[in-house]
Amino acid sequence: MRITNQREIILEELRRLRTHPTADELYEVVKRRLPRISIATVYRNLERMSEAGIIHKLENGGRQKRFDGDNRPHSHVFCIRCGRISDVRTVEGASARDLILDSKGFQIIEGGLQFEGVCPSCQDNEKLEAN
Amino acid sequence: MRITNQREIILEELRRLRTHPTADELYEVVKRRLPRISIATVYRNLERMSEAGIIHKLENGGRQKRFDGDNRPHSHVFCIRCGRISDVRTVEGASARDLILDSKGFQIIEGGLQFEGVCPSCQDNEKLEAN
DNA sequence: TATTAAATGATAAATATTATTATTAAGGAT
DNA sequence: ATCCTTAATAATAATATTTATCATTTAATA
Repeated sequence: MRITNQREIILEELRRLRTHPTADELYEVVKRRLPRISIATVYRNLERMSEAGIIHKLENGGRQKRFDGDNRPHSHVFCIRCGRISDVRTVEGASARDLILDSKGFQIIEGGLQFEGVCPSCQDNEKLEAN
Repeated sequence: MRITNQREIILEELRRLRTHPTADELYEVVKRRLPRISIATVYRNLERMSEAGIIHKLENGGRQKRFDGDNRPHSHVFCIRCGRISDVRTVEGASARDLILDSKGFQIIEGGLQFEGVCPSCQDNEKLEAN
């Protein structure tokens, strides 16, 4: 991935913000440094960088996607009312209860595990495509 | 919530399917029994029922939302390629490793905890509105 | 410096979801 | 059983977000 000015500044601003911004929130911030940048560039690069594992894309109850530039292992708590996302630090050896206590004043409604991966049928497709 | 024919059949079909369908997939199935139903009714009722906790709304990497009629405690694994979602049974005393082994042939890329709740500022708003 | 491939900016298009509104249906009151 | 009231529905317009397109620009390097 070529290092462009746009890409660097998008990443810098995303890492600086601790608010898990949406694409358009980040666009507003980046525009102060790059007034001619296009919103499409912001979307495109957030997508590319999250595919590459440089940043993370966060889902949020059907609302706008949010992005996180922090790669240290941690969990999130989602506000079901306003969509805000807050970090939950995952500490070695901490129980789920400990984590919840760390959740910065959120009134927790539910929590659980969630996995991401590649399903068997997509694994098959990828094998076929490789040949 | 009034029990309408549409609502009952949407819930019945969602519970019968084990595929975590999208709103439009479910619409196609329900339409076989109620040919005159509107897609808006399906969306509306899925939303209402998930607010009421009767069913669950699942997010999926910016794709279409999916829905789950199974209320027993369990986790999910999301296919990052095609968007399919599969259940991961959460058994009392099982470790994360055990759960991953139960994930039906998925090649797991990552997993973690996720919480939902109400953030402090929305809690304040709710207190104000109550008065 | 010239070349080439990738990235950008501007905007159109696609997609998913929500809002609107006239009509219909459910459930209780009479 | 019929009427009344309110909520739900169907149809569709509107909105919002995201992605695609394509001519132009830029970065890297030959």
